Amino acid sequence: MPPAAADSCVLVDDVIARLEQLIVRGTLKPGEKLIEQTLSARFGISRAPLREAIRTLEARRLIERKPFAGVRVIDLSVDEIEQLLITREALEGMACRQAAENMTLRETQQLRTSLEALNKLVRSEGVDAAFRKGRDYDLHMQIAQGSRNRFLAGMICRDLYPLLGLFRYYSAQMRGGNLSRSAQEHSDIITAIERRQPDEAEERMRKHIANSREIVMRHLRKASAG
Amino acid sequence: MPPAAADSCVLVDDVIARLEQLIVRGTLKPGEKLIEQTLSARFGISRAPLREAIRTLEARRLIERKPFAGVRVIDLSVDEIEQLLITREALEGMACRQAAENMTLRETQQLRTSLEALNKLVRSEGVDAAFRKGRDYDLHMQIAQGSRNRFLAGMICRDLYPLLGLFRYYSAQMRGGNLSRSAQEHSDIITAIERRQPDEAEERMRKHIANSREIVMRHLRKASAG
DNA sequence: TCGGCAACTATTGTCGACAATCGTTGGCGA
DNA sequence: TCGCCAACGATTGTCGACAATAGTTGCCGA
Repeated sequence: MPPAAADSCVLVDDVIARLEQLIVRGTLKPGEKLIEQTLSARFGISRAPLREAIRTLEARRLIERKPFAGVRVIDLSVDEIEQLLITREALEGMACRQAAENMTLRETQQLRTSLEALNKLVRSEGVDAAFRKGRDYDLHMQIAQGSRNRFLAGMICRDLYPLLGLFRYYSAQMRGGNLSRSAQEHSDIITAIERRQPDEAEERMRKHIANSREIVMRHLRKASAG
Repeated sequence: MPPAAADSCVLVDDVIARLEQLIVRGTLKPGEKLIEQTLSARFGISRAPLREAIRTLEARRLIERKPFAGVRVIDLSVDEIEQLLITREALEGMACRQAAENMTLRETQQLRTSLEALNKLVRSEGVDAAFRKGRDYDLHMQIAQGSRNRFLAGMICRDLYPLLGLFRYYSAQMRGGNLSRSAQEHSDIITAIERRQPDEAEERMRKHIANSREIVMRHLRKASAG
């Protein structure tokens, strides 16, 4: 299996990326056991670098290990998904605050562009397609980067978002949640950033994420109960 | 070097712990290069498990890697320390909110006990000793755990605190910052948790961390300028 | 027929050796 | 004397094989 991620002339950290893709895309399902020999054969590499990749993803919480009993893709309970989204609120709220302080004019203009693209995509192909393509994440990711805080941005983009992408697998489709409200919230967040209002920016981002969480949890709780 | 962490009958993840100790305690200094052969010899193990440990600590941001050029202990700039402390504010603020919602009576009582122990230690041996022994962290750690949020608690205890411990190495001694105010802030935080007031709990924790950050940054900026 | 024990298999954990790459040091020429 | 190039050494990246452990399957006895 040579292609996928063309030859990165140097290193096999792309095994990390490939493995992450396999997990986030749902090819390897939550709770599924990862067998080193199978995977290393699949990637065409030895077990040593694969094990390093697994350790990395384990530290990022995508994988759980039981000593001598193997590693499994993390399997989130409904409560754990809620915990994750609460953590998201804290991190992205602060990132948005710092984005209001540190983003350049050019970057805020890019935010508007991304929002327009997102809204257009939602209108043309529906919210599911937009969600699935992760265009929503683009916007949030730009804000995270705009914080100019490498730790915050790293925790959001590298640690949190893959997990969120994984949970997307759980909630299959979740059409829902006041479409236009979400669009309005996005716009209001950007406005606060444009105007360099850190307090408003953080508060609005937190509200936005909390609202979205409410909707998601209502769906999940219903689904798991029914 | 056999002892240190007695034979954990099963696994060599304790290499992770030992390596982390070496870094946090300052035996391996910020920016110092880690040579695999040297370290593996030091631990009495092969390079394979050591490399897995390094990958783990790299994911936790204690170590930075340049392909084919080796790995180094992270070397934080003053600005990066500030970023770290801002991230801390976000995470511990939310953890404190959730602690106010989810801690048991018994746990809140334990908080008071820990605070008493901390204050007594500060009075008897001084703030430096207390700081160095990490008794302050105990309190914050209990609150993080009290959030009942495995992601939040993990990010605080496993990812953030080792980095904070590392930066302690930078700021050598930082006597300072209104001693009694800090004690009062701690007490107020616990009161909010006891009374199950999430909003107050989060706000007070954030203020507490922001205050402490102000003091730290003032010292660091002065030190790096002078 | 069922429960418990024992050998077996599959898988993980560890090791030493080999290949690939980077930085350096010495030599050569201008 | 200075700058460039090449060979060397040191270090990282990768591999295949061996050791240790958990789960399973089949046998034996009650």
